[in-house]
Order: sequence, then C-alpha cells, then structure tokens
Amino acid sequence: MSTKILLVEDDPGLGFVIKDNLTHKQYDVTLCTDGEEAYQQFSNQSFDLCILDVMLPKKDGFSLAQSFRSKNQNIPILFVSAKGLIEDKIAGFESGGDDYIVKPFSMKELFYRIEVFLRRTSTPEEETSFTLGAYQFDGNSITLSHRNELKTLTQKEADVLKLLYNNKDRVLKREEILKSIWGDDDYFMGRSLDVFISKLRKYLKHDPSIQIVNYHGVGFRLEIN
Amino acid sequence: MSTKILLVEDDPGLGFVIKDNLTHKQYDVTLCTDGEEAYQQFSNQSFDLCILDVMLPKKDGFSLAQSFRSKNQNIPILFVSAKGLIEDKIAGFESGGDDYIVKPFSMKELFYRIEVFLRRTSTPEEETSFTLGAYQFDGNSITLSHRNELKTLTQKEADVLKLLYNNKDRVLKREEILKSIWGDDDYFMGRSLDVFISKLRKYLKHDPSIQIVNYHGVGFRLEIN
DNA sequence: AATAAGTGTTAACGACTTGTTAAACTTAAA
DNA sequence: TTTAAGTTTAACAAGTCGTTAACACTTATT
Repeated sequence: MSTKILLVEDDPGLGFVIKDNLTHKQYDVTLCTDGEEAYQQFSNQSFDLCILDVMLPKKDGFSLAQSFRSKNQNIPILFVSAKGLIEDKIAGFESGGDDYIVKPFSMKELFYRIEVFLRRTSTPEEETSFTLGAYQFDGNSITLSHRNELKTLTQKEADVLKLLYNNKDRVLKREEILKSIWGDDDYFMGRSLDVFISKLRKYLKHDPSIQIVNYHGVGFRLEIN
Repeated sequence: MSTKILLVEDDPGLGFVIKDNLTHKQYDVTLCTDGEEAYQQFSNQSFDLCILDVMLPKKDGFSLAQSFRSKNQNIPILFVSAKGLIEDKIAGFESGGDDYIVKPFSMKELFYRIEVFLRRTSTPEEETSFTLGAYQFDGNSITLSHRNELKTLTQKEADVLKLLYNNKDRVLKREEILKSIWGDDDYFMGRSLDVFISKLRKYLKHDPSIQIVNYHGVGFRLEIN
C-alpha cells in the first residue's frame, strides 16, 4: 500500500507541478485547492502526511492544521508558503506544523523533508483495531474471540475484513476490493475473493447480527445490526 | 533526567548564544567547537539530539552526521549553516540530517524545530529487566530461573527476547526485528532469527503460558496468558 | 421455461514459510 | 595455536496460504 499524501495548494500551476513530482516518486497524492475541500478529504480518508499552503480560500492552512491535529494526533504536517517572516513560521509551528518551507523551494528539498517525517512516523502500530459484534480484531494479523475460541485470520482474510469494515456504510464493488487488496494491475482475477468472503462468513457465523451481504451484480457490504 | 543536546559550532560567539538560550529552556547542552571533540563527546555520552554546524575544523558536519547515524540510527540531527544553497541542503539530508537551518536564523524557530523532533522521537522507554511467567530476566545479559536451573542467555538471544517483550502487545514483522537487532544494513539475512526463536522457545517451554507465536507471513509476537 | 450469468462452498495443488537440527564459520580468550 | 562459545548457514521435514477447479445453487434475461 502506497503512502498517501494530502496536498493543499490553491495555485493550480504549482499544485500540479508538486503533485506530478510526488506521484513520480510513487506517492499517492490527493490535491485540493481550497481549505474546505481539504477538510472533507481529510475526514474521509486516512493520509500519511499533509503538505499545506498557508493562504487558502475558505479555510487557511493554520486552522486546517489545528483541525487535523485534533483528529489525527500524529500526522506530519508540512507548511509551504510564500510568507517567510519569522512570525509566519512561528505561527506555523504553533498551529502544530512539523516543518515550514518558504516558496520558492526546490522540489528535491521537499522530497527530503517529506522523507524525514515519513521515516520518523513509520508507525509500528496499526490503527486497524476494532470491535465487531462479539468479535475483537486488532493489529495486522487479526484475532477473533468468541466464547473460548480464538481464531487467527490470515493476512488476506484480515485485509478483506478490514476493507469491508472501513466501508461498512456502503456497497463495495468487487472491482474496488480486488484493486485495493490485490493491486491495480491484475484485478481481472478469478474467484479468490468469493473464497475469502466464504471463509469470513464461516468465522463470523456465531454472531448473526454481523452479515456480509452480496448485492447481486454489484458487490459486498458488511452489515451490522 | 533532562534532554541532552550536543551542539557543535565553531564560532564561539554564536555557540555561546545558542547554548545559553537552550540552557534557559532547560536543555542540557554540551558545546563543542570542532569535529573531533564532537565525535569524542558523542562516543562517550548518549544525546537526545544534535545541532551541527556544517563547516567545522578537523571534521565537517556532514561526516559527523554520517558517523552518528551509523552509531545511533535514530538521533535527530539538525544542521545549522551559513551555506544556504540547495546543493548544501541536499548534502545535509543525504548525510542523514533531519533538518537544515540557514544562518542567520531566529532562536525561536530553532526552538520549535528542536521540539518537533523531540516530540517525534520520544520513546516509551525500554524495559531491560522483567518477569515473564516463571522466569526472571534482568540486565543486559539475562538469566532465567526455573526450579533450580539457571540459564544465562547469550547477547543476541537476550536482544531478541527483550525486543519481543517490549512489543508484546503487537506482532513484530521479521524485518523490524532484523533491522532493530542486526542493523539497518543487512537485514536481508538468512534464517538466524528463526534459529534464535527456536532456542528461546526451548528455554521457555517449561511455562506454557508464555508463547512466541508466529503469524504466518507477518512476524512474531510474545504472548502471555 | 430455457438459458446465461453470477454466487457459495469445498477440496486439492503448488509455492512459499517456518521449525528444527547439525554442521560450518567467526571471534575472543587461554 | 588451540579451544570454546556464539552466530550463521544449510538442509529437510512439516505446515500454511492463496489460488484454481469443480459443482451445486441462485438470480437475471430472453
């Protein structure tokens, strides 16, 4: 799974240049051009790092940073701004930023600064830990406790279940699941997914309030009652 | 215990100013004025953060950083230099630096940048002495008491066990263990880890409530029931 | 109703990972 | 130099996992 970066920059020219460069470095970049859009994106997805312009339409970079910090404790926030006065930098750090880069800057410097923080955040802890009915899942490999039983899921089983859980409010298309877990390339694949769904249903059968429902011809949804 | 900073700056005036300011912020600052002295200090004490001037007598900041990194992979290194060209910055990051501040700079900015990295490196402290079921481990070389037996573990056996213990709440990836114990470089290694796990299991077998569990394809976890 | 397309489940194969022992190698001390 | 302890590699048995094939069954289209 590639590293997801939220890039917020209202100058479209610069925004695209940065995005292209980062994409080229294998980062998965989401570009927003105003503060509200950025806030939306941040609420809906989980990013590994943010690059924020300071002056933005609708919601400036500093208040964005504060909202982000209150939601996600730890995410690295890099400010990028034309305002290079010391007071501006201070404001950036005080709103929770980890770095403050003054425009114009070199793309190479940006890369290195990004790497510094990704290196230092590579979190050993996965935040994928949740309760599902009678079951308790945690960590990368997931265990399930029912009565005295304890079932350890395999990696792919866990991947599928986590994905279903994280999208429990909507129907996930087969294609989406395949792309997300098996990779963008070969989601023309066979019936593996069905086999995994089948296995998961078996594990979850003791709690009838948890159901993996197939919407014929559309996809799957994890339903919790 | 207060935070220890190694400050290396050959201009005595600036060096003292920075040191005074940092001391005022309750940091425990060691000031060196040349590269060799800095290297000595680093070898003899354990610091939490380094501030390095780039141009230094005897051994420049970049090569210092490289030596430091190879000894203590994790310590934050902040460069401070009058040379502000992009090539200089790149060289700084490539030698392992976390930040590169161009002189003249504001003391306040330096404070914030220091805090950023201290915040991100604060470790939950490692336990080197602990009880594990029927066994008692302590110190660097670890002994195990069961009935009347006493088993002294070797260095690497102890390293692996300590690492497992200090992460007993999660699954440690092979790669993480190898990186942490064998070093960043050659964790492409063979099956040594498996051999050590096997030995540890043998030592621990008398207490079935202690288990080193393998999560296939993922890694290991020490489980205590 | 007949046919095609999609779905649920089981079993089995092959690729890969892991556990273990023994031998080979390395290093430091005697 | 010899010895011994510690570590790594080699080898093989055993186990695990992801995929595919197969078949019964369900749903949609004609």
